[in-house]
Amino acid sequence: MSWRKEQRRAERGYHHGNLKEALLQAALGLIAEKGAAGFTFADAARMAGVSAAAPYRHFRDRDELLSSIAQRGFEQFEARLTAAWDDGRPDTVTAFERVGRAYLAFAREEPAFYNAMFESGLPVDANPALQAASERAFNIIRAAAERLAALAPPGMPRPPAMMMALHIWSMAHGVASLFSRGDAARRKLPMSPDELLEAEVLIYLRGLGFPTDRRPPGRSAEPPPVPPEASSGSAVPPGGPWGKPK
Amino acid sequence: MSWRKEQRRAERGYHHGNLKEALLQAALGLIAEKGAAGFTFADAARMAGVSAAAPYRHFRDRDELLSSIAQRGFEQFEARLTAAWDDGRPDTVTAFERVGRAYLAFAREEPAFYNAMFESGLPVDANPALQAASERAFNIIRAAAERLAALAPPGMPRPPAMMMALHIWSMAHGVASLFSRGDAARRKLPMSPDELLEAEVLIYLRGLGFPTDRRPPGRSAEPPPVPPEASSGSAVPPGGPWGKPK
DNA sequence: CGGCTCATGTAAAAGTCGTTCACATGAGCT
DNA sequence: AGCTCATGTGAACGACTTTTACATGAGCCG
Repeated sequence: MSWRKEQRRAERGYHHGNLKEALLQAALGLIAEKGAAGFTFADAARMAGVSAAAPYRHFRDRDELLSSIAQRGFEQFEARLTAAWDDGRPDTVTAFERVGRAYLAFAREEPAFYNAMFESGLPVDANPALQAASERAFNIIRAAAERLAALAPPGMPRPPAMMMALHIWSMAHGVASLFSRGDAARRKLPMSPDELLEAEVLIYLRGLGFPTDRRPPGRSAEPPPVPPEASSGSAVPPGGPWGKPK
Repeated sequence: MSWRKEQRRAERGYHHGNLKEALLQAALGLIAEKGAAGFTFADAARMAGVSAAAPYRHFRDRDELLSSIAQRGFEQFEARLTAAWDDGRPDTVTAFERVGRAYLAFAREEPAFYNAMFESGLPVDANPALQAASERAFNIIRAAAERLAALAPPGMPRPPAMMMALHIWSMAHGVASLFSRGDAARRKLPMSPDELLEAEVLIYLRGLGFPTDRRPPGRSAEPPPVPPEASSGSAVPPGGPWGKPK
């Protein structure tokens, strides 16, 4: 059994060469499997083919590894949200919804990152770099909300963009955390998490007075801000955001 | 140092008499302090004044203790939501908002339960009793949504109650989990989590066409369902749910 | 009342982790 | 070629989880 370790060592020499990265990747895999709580420093070392003490040359302790992963996660998260937002193209509402979907997609496709970022219980404010990365990611949502708020139909009090951003974030996180991941996803739902969130956001936006009927595809750069129905009469598109009531 | 244990033993005899309960209480305290992840079976035993092996007479393993706490948490949660809902008195919307506040209050006041229930990463469907308790709690929200949906202003497609319930749950959980607990609460917000959630729910309900201006206190048993403005013109109460725009 | 029995507790031990320390190795510079 | 320092090793400590064999005594039965 122990010739295996020798084997490993022979293959790669005494020095690993890229241990830090290997540990991060190993941890990512382990967290995806067993959650941040179940993840083990020793396991990551074993997976990288080094002794249990080796990781300490690269991370102060287990928490620092976790925190590094969370930080990296926020960076990728930010990148994906930025791409989804695409600076509000082709129109603000469409882009905004795309951001919502990107949020869920990230939570679903990168469970390890999402776990480390939001469910590992590590204090965000422990590491300044982590906190900064987290804020940069949130700022994408905030910027999008800002642009959306500016489109508020005239005649309505303009909603504070910060509040909108927090609302959207809480919806996305709520859906992701309750319905979109792990065994919670096994709860039988009447619709997919993506549809659930989309409907939720649409209803919310309508509550703010935004027109939320399907936008005409094609032209319409930015403001056709107030299609007449937005401020007169019911703004409900036939069928509503939740499809046909059966 | 070890006479202490003898002392303890003298006080209570060889048999503890109520160890199971003592362990649950101890665990509750520990989880509140250090989170479900940091909580230790051995610590709970120590706190109850018994050896590390004693707990195994009452719980198969650490997870079963955690699961017991989660179950108990869902039961108390259900009780609080039921009380808050108060069968929809004095009117459905008021009661509904009270449920939202009760949700946050529970998350804030019973961090240990909330943690075990939603953030400990234990599979809900592992224990059938746990799953049942969880469903009973959710059913309160569902029943409330059902009643609310029935009040949907005529002329609007009636929203599926199940969807509404899931939406509300995701909002409440999102706010609780992101802003209302632990160090996440340290994020500087423009408003309290309670206000944040209340505004969120109000905007959402307005998006569904519900009148959300402050209801006249006093009489008005159930339906004054559609104050005229609900289906004609802007339903925005002056100031909106978020107070004065500065 | 005496004795049995079984639920409940204990101590000891094995296996895992996290973490530290003294020591080994070898990559890269001089 | 030799030095040095970053990087890896092995051993060791204490804490935790879980199992096992053994101890205690509360409650019942005759």
